[in-house]
Amino acid sequence: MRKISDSAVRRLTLYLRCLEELEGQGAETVSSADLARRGGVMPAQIRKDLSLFGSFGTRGRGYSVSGLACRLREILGLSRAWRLALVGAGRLGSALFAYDGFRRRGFEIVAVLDGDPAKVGRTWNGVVIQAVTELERVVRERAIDIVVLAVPAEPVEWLVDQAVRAGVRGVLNFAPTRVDVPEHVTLRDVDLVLELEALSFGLMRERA
Amino acid sequence: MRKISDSAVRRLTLYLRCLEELEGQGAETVSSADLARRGGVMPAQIRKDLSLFGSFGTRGRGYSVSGLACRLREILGLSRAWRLALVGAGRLGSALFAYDGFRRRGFEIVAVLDGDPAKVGRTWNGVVIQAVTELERVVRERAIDIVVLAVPAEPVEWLVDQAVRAGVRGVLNFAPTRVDVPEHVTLRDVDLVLELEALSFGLMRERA
DNA sequence: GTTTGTGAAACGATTCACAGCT
DNA sequence: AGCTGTGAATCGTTTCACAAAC
Repeated sequence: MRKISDSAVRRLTLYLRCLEELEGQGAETVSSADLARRGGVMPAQIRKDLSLFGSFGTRGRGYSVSGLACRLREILGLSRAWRLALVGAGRLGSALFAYDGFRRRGFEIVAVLDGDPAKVGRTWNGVVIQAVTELERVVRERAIDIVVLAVPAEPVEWLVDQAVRAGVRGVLNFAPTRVDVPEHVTLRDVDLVLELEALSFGLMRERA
Repeated sequence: MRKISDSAVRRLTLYLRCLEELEGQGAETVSSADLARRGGVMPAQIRKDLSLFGSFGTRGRGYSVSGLACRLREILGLSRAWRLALVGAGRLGSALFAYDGFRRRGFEIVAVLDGDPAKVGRTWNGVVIQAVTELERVVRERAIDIVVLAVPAEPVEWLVDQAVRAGVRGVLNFAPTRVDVPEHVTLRDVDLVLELEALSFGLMRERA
Protein backbone atom coordinates (compact mmCIF):
# COMPACT_ATOMS: atom_id res chain seq x y z
CA MET A 1 0.00 0.00 0.00
CA ARG A 2 1.42 3.31 -1.06
CA LYS A 3 2.63 5.65 1.65
CA ILE A 4 0.72 8.93 1.82
CA SER A 5 2.63 11.98 3.02
CA ASP A 6 1.41 13.96 5.99
CA SER A 7 1.04 17.07 3.85
CA ALA A 8 -1.23 15.14 1.49
CA VAL A 9 -3.42 14.06 4.42
CA ARG A 10 -3.63 17.63 5.66
CA ARG A 11 -4.77 18.70 2.22
CA LEU A 12 -7.42 15.98 2.08
CA THR A 13 -8.97 17.35 5.27
CA LEU A 14 -8.78 20.83 3.75
CA TYR A 15 -10.59 19.65 0.61
CA LEU A 16 -13.27 18.07 2.75
CA ARG A 17 -13.87 21.32 4.62
CA CYS A 18 -14.13 23.27 1.38
CA LEU A 19 -16.55 20.69 -0.02
CA GLU A 20 -18.72 20.88 3.07
CA GLU A 21 -18.82 24.64 2.72
CA LEU A 22 -19.86 24.19 -0.91
CA GLU A 23 -22.49 21.63 0.12
CA GLY A 24 -23.93 24.22 2.49
CA GLN A 25 -24.12 26.64 -0.43
CA GLY A 26 -26.04 24.10 -2.48
CA ALA A 27 -23.35 23.53 -5.13
CA GLU A 28 -23.77 20.33 -7.14
CA THR A 29 -20.41 20.02 -8.83
CA VAL A 30 -16.98 21.60 -8.52
CA SER A 31 -13.86 21.58 -10.69
CA SER A 32 -10.36 21.12 -9.33
CA ALA A 33 -9.73 24.74 -10.34
CA ASP A 34 -12.66 26.00 -8.20
CA LEU A 35 -11.69 23.90 -5.25
CA ALA A 36 -8.06 24.96 -5.59
CA ARG A 37 -9.02 28.62 -5.46
CA ARG A 38 -10.94 28.08 -2.23
CA GLY A 39 -8.25 26.00 -0.60
CA GLY A 40 -5.30 28.07 -1.70
CA VAL A 41 -3.56 25.20 -3.52
CA MET A 42 -2.82 24.28 -7.15
CA PRO A 43 -5.48 22.41 -9.17
CA ALA A 44 -3.01 19.74 -10.25
CA GLN A 45 -2.17 19.10 -6.59
CA ILE A 46 -5.79 18.26 -5.89
CA ARG A 47 -6.06 15.93 -8.85
CA LYS A 48 -2.80 14.25 -7.91
CA ASP A 49 -3.86 13.84 -4.28
CA LEU A 50 -7.19 12.32 -5.26
CA SER A 51 -5.60 10.05 -7.85
CA LEU A 52 -3.80 8.29 -4.97
CA PHE A 53 -7.17 6.81 -3.99
CA GLY A 54 -9.03 6.43 -7.26
CA SER A 55 -10.72 8.58 -9.87
CA PHE A 56 -13.75 10.36 -8.53
CA GLY A 57 -14.38 13.02 -11.17
CA THR A 58 -15.98 13.24 -14.59
CA ARG A 59 -13.87 14.67 -17.43
CA GLY A 60 -15.34 17.88 -18.77
CA ARG A 61 -17.65 18.15 -15.75
CA GLY A 62 -15.66 18.10 -12.52
CA TYR A 63 -16.52 16.40 -9.22
CA SER A 64 -19.85 15.84 -7.51
CA VAL A 65 -19.61 17.94 -4.35
CA SER A 66 -21.51 15.56 -2.11
CA GLY A 67 -20.04 12.48 -3.79
CA LEU A 68 -16.46 13.59 -3.32
CA ALA A 69 -17.13 14.75 0.25
CA CYS A 70 -18.53 11.34 1.01
CA ARG A 71 -15.52 9.55 -0.50
CA LEU A 72 -13.12 11.80 1.42
CA ARG A 73 -14.93 11.05 4.67
CA GLU A 74 -14.52 7.35 3.94
CA ILE A 75 -10.85 7.73 3.05
CA LEU A 76 -10.12 9.75 6.18
CA GLY A 77 -12.08 7.33 8.37
CA LEU A 78 -14.69 9.92 9.30
CA SER A 79 -17.77 7.94 8.32
CA ARG A 80 -17.46 5.88 11.49
CA ALA A 81 -17.20 6.83 15.16
CA TRP A 82 -13.92 6.57 17.10
CA ARG A 83 -13.80 5.89 20.81
CA LEU A 84 -11.39 8.12 22.73
CA ALA A 85 -10.00 8.00 26.25
CA LEU A 86 -8.76 11.32 27.60
CA VAL A 87 -5.89 11.08 30.08
CA GLY A 88 -5.45 14.27 32.10
CA ALA A 89 -8.38 16.13 33.61
CA GLY A 90 -6.56 19.44 33.99
CA ARG A 91 -7.30 22.64 32.15
CA LEU A 92 -6.24 21.35 28.76
CA GLY A 93 -8.13 18.09 29.28
CA SER A 94 -11.22 20.01 30.25
CA ALA A 95 -10.92 22.21 27.16
CA LEU A 96 -10.59 19.16 24.91
CA PHE A 97 -13.49 17.39 26.62
CA ALA A 98 -15.79 20.37 26.17
CA TYR A 99 -14.83 21.05 22.56
CA ASP A 100 -17.68 19.88 20.37
CA GLY A 101 -15.68 19.99 17.14
CA PHE A 102 -14.52 16.48 18.03
CA ARG A 103 -17.94 14.96 18.56
CA ARG A 104 -19.19 16.53 15.34
CA ARG A 105 -16.53 14.56 13.46
CA GLY A 106 -17.27 11.30 15.24
CA PHE A 107 -14.59 11.46 17.93
CA GLU A 108 -16.31 10.51 21.15
CA ILE A 109 -14.56 10.83 24.50
CA VAL A 110 -16.00 7.85 26.37
CA ALA A 111 -13.54 7.78 29.29
CA VAL A 112 -11.55 10.32 31.30
CA LEU A 113 -8.64 9.41 33.59
CA ASP A 114 -6.44 11.42 35.92
CA GLY A 115 -3.57 10.77 38.28
CA ASP A 116 -4.89 13.06 41.02
CA PRO A 117 -6.93 11.05 43.56
CA ALA A 118 -8.86 14.23 44.39
CA LYS A 119 -10.26 14.30 40.85
CA VAL A 120 -11.05 10.60 40.57
CA GLY A 121 -14.77 9.98 41.05
CA ARG A 122 -15.87 13.39 39.84
CA THR A 123 -18.22 13.40 36.89
CA TRP A 124 -17.86 15.37 33.69
CA ASN A 125 -21.08 15.46 31.74
CA GLY A 126 -21.91 11.90 32.73
CA VAL A 127 -18.37 10.54 32.44
CA VAL A 128 -16.80 9.49 35.75
CA ILE A 129 -13.12 10.32 36.08
CA GLN A 130 -11.06 7.17 36.73
CA ALA A 131 -7.55 6.64 38.07
CA VAL A 132 -4.70 6.48 35.52
CA THR A 133 -3.76 3.12 36.97
CA GLU A 134 -6.94 1.83 35.33
CA LEU A 135 -5.78 2.85 31.85
CA GLU A 136 -4.94 -0.62 30.59
CA ARG A 137 -8.28 -2.01 31.78
CA VAL A 138 -10.27 0.93 30.42
CA VAL A 139 -8.67 0.72 26.97
CA ARG A 140 -9.38 -3.00 26.79
CA GLU A 141 -12.87 -3.12 28.29
CA ARG A 142 -14.23 0.01 26.71
CA ALA A 143 -12.72 -0.73 23.28
CA ILE A 144 -10.77 2.51 23.12
CA ASP A 145 -9.35 3.35 19.68
CA ILE A 146 -7.41 6.50 20.53
CA VAL A 147 -5.79 7.75 23.73
CA VAL A 148 -5.42 11.51 24.12
CA LEU A 149 -2.61 12.54 26.48
CA ALA A 150 -3.17 15.93 28.11
CA VAL A 151 -0.57 15.38 30.81
CA PRO A 152 3.01 16.51 31.60
CA ALA A 153 5.97 14.81 29.93
CA GLU A 154 6.96 12.50 32.79
CA PRO A 155 4.14 9.93 32.80
CA VAL A 156 3.85 9.74 29.01
CA GLU A 157 6.13 6.77 28.43
CA TRP A 158 4.35 4.68 31.04
CA LEU A 159 0.91 5.69 29.81
CA VAL A 160 1.70 4.88 26.19
CA ASP A 161 3.12 1.54 27.26
CA GLN A 162 -0.07 0.66 29.12
CA ALA A 163 -2.32 1.81 26.30
CA VAL A 164 -0.34 -0.04 23.64
CA ARG A 165 -0.33 -3.21 25.74
CA ALA A 166 -4.11 -2.98 25.92
CA GLY A 167 -4.39 -2.68 22.15
CA VAL A 168 -4.89 1.02 21.52
CA ARG A 169 -4.45 1.96 17.86
CA GLY A 170 -3.77 5.69 18.03
CA VAL A 171 -2.20 8.22 20.39
CA LEU A 172 -2.60 11.99 20.34
CA ASN A 173 0.11 13.42 22.55
CA PHE A 174 0.04 16.98 23.88
CA ALA A 175 3.07 16.55 26.15
CA PRO A 176 6.34 18.13 24.97
CA THR A 177 8.25 14.86 24.75
CA ARG A 178 9.30 12.37 22.10
CA VAL A 179 7.41 9.08 22.32
CA ASP A 180 8.17 5.76 20.66
CA VAL A 181 5.27 3.55 19.62
CA PRO A 182 5.23 0.21 17.81
CA GLU A 183 4.84 0.33 14.07
CA HIS A 184 1.16 -0.61 14.12
CA VAL A 185 0.20 2.31 16.39
CA THR A 186 -0.35 5.77 14.91
CA LEU A 187 1.07 8.68 16.90
CA ARG A 188 0.60 12.40 16.50
CA ASP A 189 2.16 15.10 18.61
CA VAL A 190 0.71 18.53 19.28
CA ASP A 191 3.48 20.51 20.92
CA LEU A 192 2.27 23.97 21.85
CA VAL A 193 5.66 25.24 22.98
CA LEU A 194 7.19 24.05 19.73
CA GLU A 195 4.58 26.01 17.80
CA LEU A 196 5.50 29.19 19.67
CA GLU A 197 9.20 28.50 19.20
CA ALA A 198 8.67 28.13 15.45
CA LEU A 199 6.64 31.36 15.49
CA SER A 200 9.47 33.06 17.36
CA PHE A 201 11.90 31.89 14.69
CA GLY A 202 9.66 33.38 12.04
CA LEU A 203 9.57 36.69 13.90
CA MET A 204 13.36 36.80 14.07
CA ARG A 205 13.68 36.61 10.31
CA GLU A 206 10.97 39.06 9.26
CA ARG A 207 12.26 42.21 7.61
CA ALA A 208 15.76 41.16 8.74
CA MET B 1 18.26 35.34 3.11
CA ARG B 2 17.87 31.64 2.61
CA LYS B 3 14.48 30.14 3.26
CA ILE B 4 14.42 27.58 6.06
CA SER B 5 11.88 24.79 5.82
CA ASP B 6 9.39 24.23 8.58
CA SER B 7 10.72 20.73 9.18
CA ALA B 8 14.21 22.17 9.69
CA VAL B 9 12.85 24.61 12.29
CA ARG B 10 11.07 21.80 14.09
CA ARG B 11 14.33 19.87 14.23
CA LEU B 12 16.21 22.89 15.59
CA THR B 13 13.82 23.04 18.53
CA LEU B 14 14.28 19.29 18.97
CA TYR B 15 18.07 19.68 19.06
CA LEU B 16 17.74 22.43 21.65
CA ARG B 17 15.67 20.20 23.91
CA CYS B 18 18.16 17.37 23.63
CA LEU B 19 21.01 19.77 24.39
CA GLU B 20 19.23 21.10 27.47
CA GLU B 21 18.74 17.56 28.65
CA LEU B 22 22.46 16.96 28.14
CA GLU B 23 23.27 20.20 29.95
CA GLY B 24 21.26 18.91 32.91
CA GLN B 25 23.36 15.76 32.83
CA GLY B 26 26.53 17.81 32.92
CA ALA B 27 27.80 16.87 29.46
CA GLU B 28 30.44 19.24 28.05
CA THR B 29 30.49 18.23 24.40
CA VAL B 30 28.38 16.18 22.04
CA SER B 31 28.90 14.82 18.53
CA SER B 32 26.29 14.95 15.80
CA ALA B 33 26.09 11.15 16.11
CA ASP B 34 25.26 11.34 19.83
CA LEU B 35 22.71 14.07 19.34
CA ALA B 36 21.19 12.21 16.40
CA ARG B 37 20.69 9.09 18.49
CA ARG B 38 18.83 11.09 21.15
CA GLY B 39 16.69 13.00 18.70
CA GLY B 40 15.92 10.09 16.40
CA VAL B 41 17.36 11.74 13.28
CA MET B 42 20.41 11.20 11.04
CA PRO B 43 23.73 12.79 12.02
CA ALA B 44 24.18 14.35 8.60
CA GLN B 45 20.78 15.98 8.95
CA ILE B 46 21.93 17.77 12.08
CA ARG B 47 25.15 18.98 10.50
CA LYS B 48 23.26 20.15 7.41
CA ASP B 49 20.65 21.97 9.51
CA LEU B 50 23.30 23.73 11.57
CA SER B 51 25.35 24.62 8.51
CA LEU B 52 22.46 26.81 7.39
CA PHE B 53 23.40 29.22 10.18
CA GLY B 54 27.15 28.84 10.53
CA SER B 55 29.69 26.35 11.78
CA PHE B 56 29.46 25.77 15.49
CA GLY B 57 31.44 22.58 15.98
CA THR B 58 35.07 21.55 16.23
CA ARG B 59 36.28 18.84 13.86
CA GLY B 60 37.40 15.75 15.73
CA ARG B 61 35.72 17.02 18.91
CA GLY B 62 32.04 17.75 18.31
CA TYR B 63 29.94 20.61 19.66
CA SER B 64 30.02 22.40 23.00
CA VAL B 65 26.70 21.48 24.62
CA SER B 66 26.10 24.83 26.28
CA GLY B 67 27.61 26.77 23.40
CA LEU B 68 25.39 25.17 20.80
CA ALA B 69 22.32 25.44 23.04
CA CYS B 70 23.02 29.13 23.40
CA ARG B 71 23.41 29.63 19.65
CA LEU B 72 20.19 27.72 18.97
CA ARG B 73 18.31 29.88 21.46
CA GLU B 74 19.59 32.95 19.62
CA ILE B 75 18.68 31.52 16.22
CA LEU B 76 15.19 30.57 17.37
CA GLY B 77 14.66 33.93 19.06
CA LEU B 78 14.41 32.43 22.53
CA SER B 79 17.03 34.57 24.22
CA ARG B 80 14.60 37.46 24.41
CA ALA B 81 11.07 37.74 25.80
CA TRP B 82 8.01 37.92 23.56
CA ARG B 83 4.86 39.76 24.56
CA LEU B 84 1.64 37.85 23.85
CA ALA B 85 -2.01 38.83 23.86
CA LEU B 86 -4.44 35.97 24.35
CA VAL B 87 -7.82 36.39 22.66
CA GLY B 88 -10.47 34.06 24.05
CA ALA B 89 -10.89 33.45 27.77
CA GLY B 90 -12.74 30.18 27.41
CA ARG B 91 -11.49 26.77 28.45
CA LEU B 92 -8.71 26.61 25.89
CA GLY B 93 -7.64 30.17 26.65
CA SER B 94 -7.56 29.38 30.33
CA ALA B 95 -5.44 26.26 29.70
CA LEU B 96 -2.97 28.25 27.61
CA PHE B 97 -2.82 31.07 30.17
CA ALA B 98 -2.06 28.66 33.00
CA TYR B 99 0.52 26.63 31.09
CA ASP B 100 3.94 27.59 32.42
CA GLY B 101 5.88 25.98 29.56
CA PHE B 102 5.32 29.25 27.70
CA ARG B 103 6.68 31.56 30.37
CA ARG B 104 9.71 29.31 30.82
CA ARG B 105 10.61 29.94 27.18
CA GLY B 106 10.08 33.68 27.39
CA PHE B 107 6.52 33.86 26.07
CA GLU B 108 4.67 36.17 28.39
CA ILE B 109 0.91 36.62 28.16
CA VAL B 110 0.54 40.27 29.10
CA ALA B 111 -3.07 40.78 27.97
CA VAL B 112 -6.23 38.71 27.79
CA LEU B 113 -9.31 39.70 25.78
CA ASP B 114 -12.74 38.16 25.34
CA GLY B 115 -15.93 38.93 23.45
CA ASP B 116 -18.23 38.03 26.34
CA PRO B 117 -19.11 41.16 28.37
CA ALA B 118 -19.69 38.92 31.40
CA LYS B 119 -16.00 37.96 31.39
CA VAL B 120 -14.60 41.45 30.78
CA GLY B 121 -13.28 42.96 33.99
CA ARG B 122 -12.47 39.66 35.65
CA THR B 123 -8.87 39.16 36.66
CA TRP B 124 -6.65 36.19 35.84
CA ASN B 125 -3.56 36.14 37.98
CA GLY B 126 -3.29 39.92 37.91
CA VAL B 127 -4.29 40.32 34.24
CA VAL B 128 -7.64 42.07 33.71
CA ILE B 129 -9.72 40.64 30.87
CA GLN B 130 -10.49 43.30 28.28
CA ALA B 131 -13.10 43.51 25.51
CA VAL B 132 -12.08 42.20 22.06
CA THR B 133 -13.05 45.57 20.65
CA GLU B 134 -9.95 46.89 22.41
CA LEU B 135 -7.63 44.54 20.49
CA GLU B 136 -6.16 47.14 18.17
CA ARG B 137 -5.42 49.53 21.03
CA VAL B 138 -4.00 46.78 23.27
CA VAL B 139 -1.64 45.49 20.56
CA ARG B 140 -0.37 48.99 19.89
CA GLU B 141 -0.12 50.35 23.42
CA ARG B 142 1.18 47.23 25.09
CA ALA B 143 3.67 46.45 22.30
CA ILE B 144 2.26 42.99 21.60
CA ASP B 145 4.45 40.79 19.41
CA ILE B 146 2.17 37.77 19.06
CA VAL B 147 -1.60 37.33 19.21
CA VAL B 148 -2.92 33.92 20.25
CA LEU B 149 -6.42 33.18 18.98
CA ALA B 150 -8.33 30.71 21.17
CA VAL B 151 -11.71 31.58 19.69
CA PRO B 152 -14.22 30.04 17.21
CA ALA B 153 -13.67 30.42 13.47
CA GLU B 154 -16.10 33.29 12.87
CA PRO B 155 -14.33 36.26 14.50
CA VAL B 156 -10.85 35.23 13.33
CA GLU B 157 -10.71 37.29 10.15
CA TRP B 158 -11.76 40.45 11.95
CA LEU B 159 -9.38 39.84 14.86
CA VAL B 160 -6.40 39.22 12.60
CA ASP B 161 -7.25 42.33 10.64
CA GLN B 162 -7.27 44.44 13.82
CA ALA B 163 -4.07 42.93 15.15
CA VAL B 164 -2.23 43.33 11.85
CA ARG B 165 -3.39 46.93 11.55
CA ALA B 166 -1.93 47.57 14.99
CA GLY B 167 1.41 46.11 13.97
CA VAL B 168 1.40 42.60 15.40
CA ARG B 169 4.19 40.41 14.04
CA GLY B 170 2.93 36.90 14.72
CA VAL B 171 -0.36 35.03 15.03
CA LEU B 172 -0.96 31.63 16.60
CA ASN B 173 -4.38 30.48 15.48
CA PHE B 174 -6.29 27.66 17.19
CA ALA B 175 -9.50 28.19 15.22
CA PRO B 176 -10.23 25.65 12.45
CA THR B 177 -10.18 28.17 9.63
CA ARG B 178 -7.80 29.35 6.94
CA VAL B 179 -6.46 32.86 7.60
CA ASP B 180 -4.63 35.20 5.24
CA VAL B 181 -1.97 37.49 6.68
CA PRO B 182 0.35 39.99 4.98
CA GLU B 183 3.78 38.72 3.99
CA HIS B 184 5.54 40.36 6.95
CA VAL B 185 3.35 38.63 9.56
CA THR B 186 4.14 35.07 10.64
CA LEU B 187 1.16 32.76 11.06
CA ARG B 188 0.90 29.30 12.56
CA ASP B 189 -2.21 27.20 12.83
CA VAL B 190 -2.90 24.57 15.46
CA ASP B 191 -5.96 22.70 14.30
CA LEU B 192 -7.00 20.10 16.83
CA VAL B 193 -9.74 18.56 14.70
CA LEU B 194 -7.30 18.25 11.81
CA GLU B 195 -4.88 16.36 14.06
CA LEU B 196 -7.59 13.87 14.99
CA GLU B 197 -8.64 13.56 11.35
CA ALA B 198 -5.08 12.76 10.37
CA LEU B 199 -4.90 10.24 13.21
CA SER B 200 -8.13 8.69 11.98
CA PHE B 201 -6.62 8.36 8.51
CA GLY B 202 -3.63 6.60 10.04
CA LEU B 203 -5.90 4.20 11.88
CA MET B 204 -7.73 3.33 8.67
CA ARG B 205 -4.53 2.20 6.98
CA GLU B 206 -2.94 0.17 9.79
CA ARG B 207 -2.64 -3.56 9.20
CA ALA B 208 -4.77 -3.07 6.05
C1' DG C 1 41.85 8.55 14.73
C1' DT C 2 37.72 11.36 15.20
C1' DT C 3 34.22 14.43 13.68
C1' DT C 4 32.77 18.45 11.15
C1' DG C 5 31.11 20.90 7.00
C1' DT C 6 29.65 20.38 2.37
C1' DG C 7 29.28 19.20 -2.59
C1' DA C 8 27.08 15.35 -5.04
C1' DA C 9 23.60 11.73 -5.30
C1' DA C 10 19.25 9.95 -4.09
C1' DC C 11 14.83 10.58 -2.86
C1' DG C 12 10.30 12.63 -2.49
C1' DA C 13 6.89 16.07 -3.42
C1' DT C 14 4.97 19.55 -6.47
C1' DT C 15 3.92 21.47 -10.84
C1' DC C 16 3.56 21.15 -15.81
C1' DA C 17 1.50 19.69 -19.90
C1' DC C 18 -1.26 16.94 -22.55
C1' DA C 19 -3.77 12.65 -24.05
C1' DG C 20 -8.26 10.99 -23.41
C1' DC C 21 -12.99 11.20 -21.96
C1' DT C 22 -17.58 13.73 -21.67
C1' DA D 1 -14.95 23.04 -25.77
C1' DG D 2 -13.98 21.73 -20.80
C1' DC D 3 -11.91 19.07 -17.28
C1' DT D 4 -9.83 14.93 -15.37
C1' DG D 5 -6.08 11.71 -14.66
C1' DT D 6 -1.26 10.97 -15.18
C1' DG D 7 3.59 10.57 -17.06
C1' DA D 8 7.37 13.79 -17.37
C1' DA D 9 9.82 17.67 -15.59
C1' DT D 10 10.96 20.52 -11.85
C1' DC D 11 11.91 21.71 -7.36
C1' DG D 12 13.16 20.97 -2.56
C1' DT D 13 14.81 17.98 1.08
C1' DT D 14 17.44 14.25 2.93
C1' DT D 15 21.25 11.15 2.84
C1' DC D 16 25.81 9.86 1.32
C1' DA D 17 30.61 10.20 1.19
C1' DC D 18 34.80 12.45 1.71
C1' DA D 19 38.22 16.28 2.07
C1' DA D 20 39.63 19.39 5.63
C1' DA D 21 40.44 20.38 10.56
C1' DC D 22 41.65 19.02 15.03
